[in-house]
Amino acid sequence: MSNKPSLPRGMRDFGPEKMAKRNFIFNTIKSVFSKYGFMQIETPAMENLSVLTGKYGDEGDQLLYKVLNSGDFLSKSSIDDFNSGSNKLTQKISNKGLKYDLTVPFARFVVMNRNDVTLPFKRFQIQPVWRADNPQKGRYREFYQCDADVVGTESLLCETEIVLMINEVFDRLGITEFTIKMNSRKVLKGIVEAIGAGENETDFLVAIDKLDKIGLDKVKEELSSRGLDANMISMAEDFLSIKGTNNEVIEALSNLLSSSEIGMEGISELNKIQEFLEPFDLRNAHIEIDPTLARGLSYYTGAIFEVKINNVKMGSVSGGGRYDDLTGVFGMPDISGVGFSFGVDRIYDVMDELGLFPEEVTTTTNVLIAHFDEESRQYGLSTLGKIRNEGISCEIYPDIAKIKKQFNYADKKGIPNVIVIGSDEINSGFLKLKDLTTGEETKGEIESLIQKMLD
RNA sequence: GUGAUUGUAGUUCAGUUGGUUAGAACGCCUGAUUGUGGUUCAGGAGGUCGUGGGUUCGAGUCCCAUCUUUCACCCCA
Repeated sequence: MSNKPSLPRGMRDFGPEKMAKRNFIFNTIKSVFSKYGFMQIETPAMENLSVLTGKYGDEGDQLLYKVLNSGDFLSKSSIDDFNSGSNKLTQKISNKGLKYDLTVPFARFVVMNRNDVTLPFKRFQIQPVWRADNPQKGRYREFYQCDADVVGTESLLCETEIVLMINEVFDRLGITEFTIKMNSRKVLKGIVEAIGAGENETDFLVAIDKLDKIGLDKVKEELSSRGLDANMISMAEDFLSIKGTNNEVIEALSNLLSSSEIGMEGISELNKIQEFLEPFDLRNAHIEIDPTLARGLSYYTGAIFEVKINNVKMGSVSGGGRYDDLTGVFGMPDISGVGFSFGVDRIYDVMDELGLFPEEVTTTTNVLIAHFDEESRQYGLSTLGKIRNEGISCEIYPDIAKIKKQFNYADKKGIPNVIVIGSDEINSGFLKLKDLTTGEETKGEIESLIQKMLD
């Protein structure tokens, strides 16, 4: 009675090779975060639904994984609850869910630990999050986010540091062709004001965010189908057709937004961030101010970022922005924060596609000890200890097996060295070390073989 | 949530208008080689054709449902 096992939709295993590559990314991100003074925290997989709902918009709420209450969860609900629809019923039978991102749980953490955290608080977090989305390329139902946030300061230096960290991480991963897109919610607000589309703000943002993907004409079509009139659309076109260097873009925006206070504020912030970046040598950073960048998450209020890898069909691999009052809903108002997140799973897919993983990341054991019988295996144990004491990763074949099988194991696992121990070796104390990549054999006492491997 | 698409050996895939016992390559195991892996040669094991129903004398092949894969929309990392 053995059924073939399977995995829920959108969930994945990571074998040894994949984990080695993923750890390469995780370690890189971790070391950069630490270098910039961020401290790691973790929060649980599940949060109360009261913490999660209402923070990601209606769409986001639908993508939340909800967990059924324990025990006889139906006993506390009535047929009336059932009849009033799944929304009402859900509230009765489920009060917790899997986290949807790392930022909201972090806000909850800050509020709950407000007496212990010193502001400004810089933290990073690397954990899986879950979304009941439809899987496709670069989109999974369980995926890892690597978040770094600073809360408790409005300084634009934080935005600057984010750009620096993004730059450094991609640089160290060997990804050179990427673009950091930057905009400000304030600029977007200014644009909405300027064209008088205040009532359709969300419609407007959703439509212009697609400019890259579907082109100007389609965006205009969409704007009109979303209820904007011809006059608004022609004004919107002025904004959508802004092109050029960052300074040119800022200048064009200034001209169009001169009457909007909030718009001008956004522009001066973007300018300041640029100014802060000047002292740094950003060779690979392609920072692009893009007035059409909108981003979905509703809690952003200031600068927003998104990173795309050029020439690869893949959504954004990193994104973030400033939120002025995320902790406000948890009863701790006026704490400004800014943060961003790396999508490790997408970065992995891109690096895999572009062949950017260095060979070394998959290296395993360095030495295998092969033996012929009980006696030589026993002798091999002391050899094993000596080699490990030198910090060299080493394993001994656990079974008494044909020497051929043991070599085969080393070959399959990619172990580059094999030490063979048999009665000759035990008697003479001279062991044989074979380098499987070259086929070369060295004979010597264990100390000299260790020395050779260390060289 | 909407609309397509996919599923056959461990893996990648063949499989004719529905017809006898479902194939290949690679991988795996054993031996040639009793103290040496990768090459070569010989042999071998592996499939309830995603699952459950239906049509038919007969289904891997046709129909329905369901799960899964990939993709687009929506949204997003």
